[in-house]
Amino acid sequence: MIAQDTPPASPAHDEDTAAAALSALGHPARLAVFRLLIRANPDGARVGDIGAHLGISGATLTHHLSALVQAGLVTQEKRGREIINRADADAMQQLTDFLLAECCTGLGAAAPDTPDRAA
Amino acid sequence: MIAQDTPPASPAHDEDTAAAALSALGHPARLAVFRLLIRANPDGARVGDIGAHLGISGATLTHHLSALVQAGLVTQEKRGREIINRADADAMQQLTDFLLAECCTGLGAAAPDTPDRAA
DNA sequence: TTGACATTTTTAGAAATATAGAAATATAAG
DNA sequence: CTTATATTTCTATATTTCTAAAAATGTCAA
Repeated sequence: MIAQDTPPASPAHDEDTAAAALSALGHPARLAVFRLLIRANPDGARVGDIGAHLGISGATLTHHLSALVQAGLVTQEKRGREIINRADADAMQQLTDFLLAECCTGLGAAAPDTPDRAA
Repeated sequence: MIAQDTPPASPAHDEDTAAAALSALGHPARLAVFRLLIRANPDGARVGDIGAHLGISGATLTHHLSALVQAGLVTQEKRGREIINRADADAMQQLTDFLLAECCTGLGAAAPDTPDRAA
């Protein structure tokens, strides 16, 4: 039934949701799956193809995909007896925006040495 | 000794390194710490202050900070008996770039996709 | 210097959670 | 019914997480 327990809206609304999304990506196999799907956009890829490409067994892959879907980073579309998986680049973008949201507002970033700071 | 086992260079050189960085952020407490430090830039924050703000005990916080440092997302500077922690926004930026690297290159998603779709 | 105090880290261990894959189970197509 | 695709159980193993207690480390005052 194409795992859909949680509103797959955006993974960056609050810290817990963002942490869950990051945790989902924080595993080599899942990160590899996600990046493969990013490259496979917008066509997507079938579960079997992903497994063949990355050398991950079916059951294990289902677990990982389910984690990515629950985190709102991957969407699934059922086509007959196959399932097409697609990376949600938009969700990913929102997540990265969230991470640097209240940051130094720009590019120059902070020089690590602030020569003031009287003890 | 201000945890510095691993070259804190950039956390986005390869997939495993990126996964490690994402995994480091994929925990509510660590994500909260990181975002607090992002807001605290460029001054940074002491371990004790972080703990007081977030209600995390010292020992636990040390573990989390150590994970963030090892992932190259936070730097530490010893000042007397205190340790100033700073988020490395640059590293974070590299990581997010890596995540969407071969993506649809922006917004329109033109897709130079190779139809390698074979059985 | 010595001793009292403040800050952070290390250690050690239990509880909770994640991971991987075999086998069994859906579900769809022919 | 048979095959192809994907998911669910279930189990063993490994990792993560948290906390308390002890240990480092640095500061300050006498």
